[in-house]
Amino acid sequence: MPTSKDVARLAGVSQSTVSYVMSGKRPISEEVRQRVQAAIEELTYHPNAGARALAGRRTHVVGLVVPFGASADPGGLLPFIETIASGAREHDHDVLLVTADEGTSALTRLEGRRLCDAIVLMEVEARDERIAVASGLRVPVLLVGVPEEPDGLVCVDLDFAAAGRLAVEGLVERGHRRIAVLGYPPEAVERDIGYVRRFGDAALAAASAAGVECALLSPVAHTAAAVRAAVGRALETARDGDGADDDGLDDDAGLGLVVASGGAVPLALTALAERGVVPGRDVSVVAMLPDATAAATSPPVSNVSTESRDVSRRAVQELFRLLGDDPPTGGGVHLVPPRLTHRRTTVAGPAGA
Amino acid sequence: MPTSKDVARLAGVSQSTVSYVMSGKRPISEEVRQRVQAAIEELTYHPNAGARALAGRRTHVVGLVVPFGASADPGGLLPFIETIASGAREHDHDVLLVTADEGTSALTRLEGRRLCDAIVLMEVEARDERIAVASGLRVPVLLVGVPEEPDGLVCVDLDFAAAGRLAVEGLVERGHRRIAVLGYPPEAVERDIGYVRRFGDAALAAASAAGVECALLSPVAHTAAAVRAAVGRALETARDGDGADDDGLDDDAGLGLVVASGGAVPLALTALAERGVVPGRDVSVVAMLPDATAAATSPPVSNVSTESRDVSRRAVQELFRLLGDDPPTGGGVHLVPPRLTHRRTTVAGPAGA
DNA sequence: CTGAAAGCGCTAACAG
DNA sequence: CTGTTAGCGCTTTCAG
Repeated sequence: MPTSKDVARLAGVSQSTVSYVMSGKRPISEEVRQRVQAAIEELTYHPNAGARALAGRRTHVVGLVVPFGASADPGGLLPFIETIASGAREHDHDVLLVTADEGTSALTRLEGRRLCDAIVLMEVEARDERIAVASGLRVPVLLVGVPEEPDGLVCVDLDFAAAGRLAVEGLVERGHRRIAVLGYPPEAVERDIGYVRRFGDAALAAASAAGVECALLSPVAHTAAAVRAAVGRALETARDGDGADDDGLDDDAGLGLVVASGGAVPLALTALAERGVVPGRDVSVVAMLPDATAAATSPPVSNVSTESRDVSRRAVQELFRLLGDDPPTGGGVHLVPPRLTHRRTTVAGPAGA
Repeated sequence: MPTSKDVARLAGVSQSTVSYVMSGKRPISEEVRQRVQAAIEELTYHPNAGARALAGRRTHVVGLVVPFGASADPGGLLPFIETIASGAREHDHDVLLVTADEGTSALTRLEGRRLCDAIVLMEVEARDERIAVASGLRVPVLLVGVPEEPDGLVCVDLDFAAAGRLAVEGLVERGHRRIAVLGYPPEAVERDIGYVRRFGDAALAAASAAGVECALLSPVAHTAAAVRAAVGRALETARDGDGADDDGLDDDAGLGLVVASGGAVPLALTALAERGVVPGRDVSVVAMLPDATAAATSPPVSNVSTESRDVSRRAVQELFRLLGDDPPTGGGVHLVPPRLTHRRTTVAGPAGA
């Protein structure tokens, strides 16, 4: 197994020159560079990562703390990890995977053992005991999710407030005057994940700003029974309102249903079907889902995108800004905007328009 | 940031003693051990991973090559990664995640840079160009999946042949004389993943051994149309056979349908429902699915388990045998046995029994 | 533009 | 049972 010394000998240069050729940290004459490169190829030289880390005090590794087992949305995890991993590779870094069940000790271990140059902490909750530890570390930490107290850390997340707003406004535009939001499952609500509140609050605020009624049904477990019950309540609420319509106009496009938790979508569609209610005709349904998933439901459901790839790409970007030359002073919250796409489950437009 | 030298000074011992206390590689008097431990705690000392790797020629890291994007069964990936990660931690190892799209260069890089002590290669295909490279490495490689030429490498996989057999035998026991196997999607077939063939062959062999007819419908894309067509053909095949029943007895329990690819199960159940065919009464359905998933379909589908956790636990076990003291000589194929669980979708038993 | 040399922090002989 | 010492392979001053 060749070392940089072997490369140096073969190229007829010093070991430090080899190092500088690889790092580009000082000017090298074209001729020498070529000789060194040739020697590297010939020996298929790879720098020893341990030695590099020891001498250079950079591991070229990022630690990724993944919420295995406890994830509210396991579907989004894989694309996320994938994107981080390939993003890291583009910057000549590798990814060390750590499971969240190690708790805060994972963080101190990653830092203490100098296992990585930076840490990405996934699925951060509103009040997360790891934040305090994380903000005391010397290695930069990037949070995916926005806690109540970011504590000077950099956060990246989908803009759930914008998502809630977008969903409601999209329905209002299509003429809905009564909106119901099917909330998150009890697990998510109890764990107090930040976006649960942000989504709901923004949806209510948007409705109130538009002067329409909005019922937030939450929590709703991801079981057929719970979703069926919630859908039933939502439909009744909407019907109750009809008679009291004060302008007497028939401008009500029916219930506008927002499904906040992607996992509940198939159940919600089934529940509507059971009652003979047709999305896109009798009611509108807008769900939080990745575009690909939304396009694949039957019928394709209108969705506010939760592209975990968008978020993770942004995370990679911020991550390597943290590892770059100019140190971004304090923390910062970076929210990735969602998009609303109308598919088959929204009605065409205001009846009175 | 304290080093082992600091610990040594504080404990009033030599640096090597600190090292030996941590590794347990030589006897230490109880008194000294205590002093050292105390110093370690007090300083919250963590050994520098790079230095340790450099001096000790063990990184305490295992490389995991994950088939992101191309996985035939994304659902099984996460539990697998999770199990490997926590298994590794139990042995004081960490996991470095590498995406398969790096191809063989990932392997040479992991080895060349001395990034890990062993490599786990997931979702190995029947003829996989990485095998040749892997078997030439100095770091031990564990394959998940069984290639045609294991080339002296250790492999761990679900026993797909046993699974195929189990599914067919389970149906035969319940009285089915006509069996159809809904095969894998074209992607899986084309990529020539080993288990596709092993499952199908074993199913056919078991049927032939039991003297029952068996049609292998493959490939079947995971689209409503393709599955519907395949189900239709399966049902017709079964019906054709009825008239030719040579013993004249009405001992035919109807079609026994094996769904080889878990992803097709909902589509298959829907296709049956469309034709008014009731699983568990008119036909039996046995699918390859994790138990949890099978229990959650409606109705709960009888299944041959594909517990990726079982496989990955076995993988961890073999992995650390490779890293242990006694070097398991050559390669070896380790097959994890599946289990058959009858749920709602199999008929009660032979009509004639 | 290039070399020489001093460590980075740890492990593992070797010596008692 | 414990201490001394020589590297592991690289990066990075300091010289030229």
